[in-house]
Amino acid sequence: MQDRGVPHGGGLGAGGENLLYLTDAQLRKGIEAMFFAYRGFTADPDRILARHGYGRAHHRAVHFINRWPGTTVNNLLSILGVTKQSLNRVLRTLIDDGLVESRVGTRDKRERNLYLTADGAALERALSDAQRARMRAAYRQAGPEAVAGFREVLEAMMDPELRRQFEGAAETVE
Amino acid sequence: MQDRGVPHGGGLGAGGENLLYLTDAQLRKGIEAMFFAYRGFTADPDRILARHGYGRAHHRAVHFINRWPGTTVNNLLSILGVTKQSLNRVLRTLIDDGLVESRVGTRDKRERNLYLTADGAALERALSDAQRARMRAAYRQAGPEAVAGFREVLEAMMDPELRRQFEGAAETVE
DNA sequence: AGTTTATGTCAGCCTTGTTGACATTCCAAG
DNA sequence: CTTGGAATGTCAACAAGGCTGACATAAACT
Repeated sequence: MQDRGVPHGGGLGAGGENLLYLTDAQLRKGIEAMFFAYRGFTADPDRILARHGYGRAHHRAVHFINRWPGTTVNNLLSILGVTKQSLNRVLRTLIDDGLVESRVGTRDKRERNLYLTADGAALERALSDAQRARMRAAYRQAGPEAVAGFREVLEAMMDPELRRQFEGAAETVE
Repeated sequence: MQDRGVPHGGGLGAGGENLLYLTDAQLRKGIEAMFFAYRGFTADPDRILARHGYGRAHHRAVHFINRWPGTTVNNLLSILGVTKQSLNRVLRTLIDDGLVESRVGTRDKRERNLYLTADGAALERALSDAQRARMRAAYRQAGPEAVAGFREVLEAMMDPELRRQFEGAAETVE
């Protein structure tokens, strides 16, 4: 009843023993690794955010505003995949607290261009420093070849539209 | 001010050009890859859960009860990292809906041993089939070497206690 | 002039996390 | 046997952060 994708006996011609890693047990290990690793991945920022009275939603907003200064609300909505009401609540507190500045668009005055203030940039730096430190330690421990594989699997796991946004992000900087 | 971990000019003796992947930009790419990939990772189960009126908390509970049949509430608490009140609410609905069975412990009658019913196992299978399909596709696309690297980086990113639970899970099955 | 688009906002609902308080059950030490 | 502590369950209250729906406003487009 349960489709295992690849028979344990192997022998699909190309690959063979290389496909051992596609057994259910191996896939489940990958699933649990994602679960536990994501917890570690967010643990340090979560602690910093808690001290400021913020949550992950604030982190995501601050991250992507820092990433693309001057981005519009609609851009942010499509990146974050939430409703405008939900984003607006988070953005409202960040603006009121003086971490984010919202300027009326020059080309199109309906749009709001979002920027981090000095305080916002400071929080962003604290958060990303912590997260990069964790990522750097993991990268160091695993080595360059592992990192390349890590990135390949993650990219393959994204939804196609999200991958496009991710790759778009890449073009902008690299 | 910002510690980049490794100077761009390289020359730290061991490594050198291999450490390019530790620049801030590369680390940030890894961070965003985690963010977008986790969205993809949870997208399929989320859709299934929504049809049943459940959320991710139910998925996690069902997953780990399936993983360790007869586990106690306390075990589950430490794996999931939530409060007993929060878990209890989720568990309550799963038990009331007939997906989970809670048997009084034999050795220690204060404990409750948790098991999936036939319905619970069916939901678990639907969820994990979807998630495994996504993982399998990503693994196939990336190849075995990439998968090994993926797992290495993820394990290095976990908190030590979580890694112990993850490795414990490995022993149980493999 | 009328329509569409971008944004903001209000109200209400849900899930899932939290803390605190308290009851029950039962093992184990005195 | 009694008492202390551990494991569990439950009630209440609260908050973050998702969601939908409705509505307002201003600007741009046609």
